[in-house]
Amino acid sequence: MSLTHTGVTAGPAELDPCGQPEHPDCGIRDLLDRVGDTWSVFVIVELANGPRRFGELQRAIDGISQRMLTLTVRRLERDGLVTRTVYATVPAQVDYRLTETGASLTHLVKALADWSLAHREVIADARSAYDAQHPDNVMRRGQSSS
Amino acid sequence: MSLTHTGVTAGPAELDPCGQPEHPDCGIRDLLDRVGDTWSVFVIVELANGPRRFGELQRAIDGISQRMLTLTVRRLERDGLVTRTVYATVPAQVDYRLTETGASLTHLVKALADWSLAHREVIADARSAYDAQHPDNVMRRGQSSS
DNA sequence: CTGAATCCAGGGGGATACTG
DNA sequence: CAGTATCCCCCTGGATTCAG
Repeated sequence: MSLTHTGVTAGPAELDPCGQPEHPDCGIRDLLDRVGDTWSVFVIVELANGPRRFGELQRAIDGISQRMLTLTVRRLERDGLVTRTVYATVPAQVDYRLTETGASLTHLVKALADWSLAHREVIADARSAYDAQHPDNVMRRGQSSS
Repeated sequence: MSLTHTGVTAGPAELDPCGQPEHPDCGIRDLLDRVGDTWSVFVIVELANGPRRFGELQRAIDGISQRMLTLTVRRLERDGLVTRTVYATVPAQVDYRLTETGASLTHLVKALADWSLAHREVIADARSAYDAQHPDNVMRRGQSSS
């Protein structure tokens, strides 16, 4: 139980599931990197609905470039989250689908999405409040700052 | 599911902060950004064990720079996940603690950590296998392939 | 002690053009 | 259709310095 926050009392500092770049026994960093990059989650979500071809993925995921779709899908494949199948048809055809491991990730993604939805307003409010109190602050990431 | 993309056709294709323009599931992009950045999760994990002062956080989170700790903590504060309390002591003292919202994120982080742990070997294997089959591939992060 | 400011390298990711 | 190859911008994040 490293992450349960039963009471906010300064304890023996038994946190730290792993973490810090030096701990080799972590692995969470990899997941965070994958889940944190711009497109992986969307690819996973799309594939959660069934196998998809390259073009289907690109059309489904608005805004993704060929390059990024390729890279994203390659990384997912390398991590064993997605399988890539090439059919020797004339106009080359490839489909991608989640592996079991990849599919198990969808639960996490779902949890993340649920959390986002549940807390989105609170967060938006917090941001507005913060921004109001810090008008000269330049923390708006990807947001309009006029 | 809350993450389904639905149509997403045409449109000016202007990228939103969320990556998925004109869609209500945008809130997830924020979470992914936060969870995906290098330090936020570690700060949250540390704070899950109780309030921490700036220096305590920095010492606890190995490798983080002052700058990044400041930025990370500011972002978390802006999102209402962390509260910052300044004590007017002589050698300035500040403590950070999770808000309720922030604390609720702890469960998610725990889930992510659990998943990482549970699948890390499978993933490591998948990577080895992939790298073995693609020796000329440049996906290995932090490595040169020339 | 807690930060802000500045400088700077590396990588992520977009746009575009070309190939099998 | 399914990529690959280039160019290039910008953001992340480290190091260092200055300040309250």
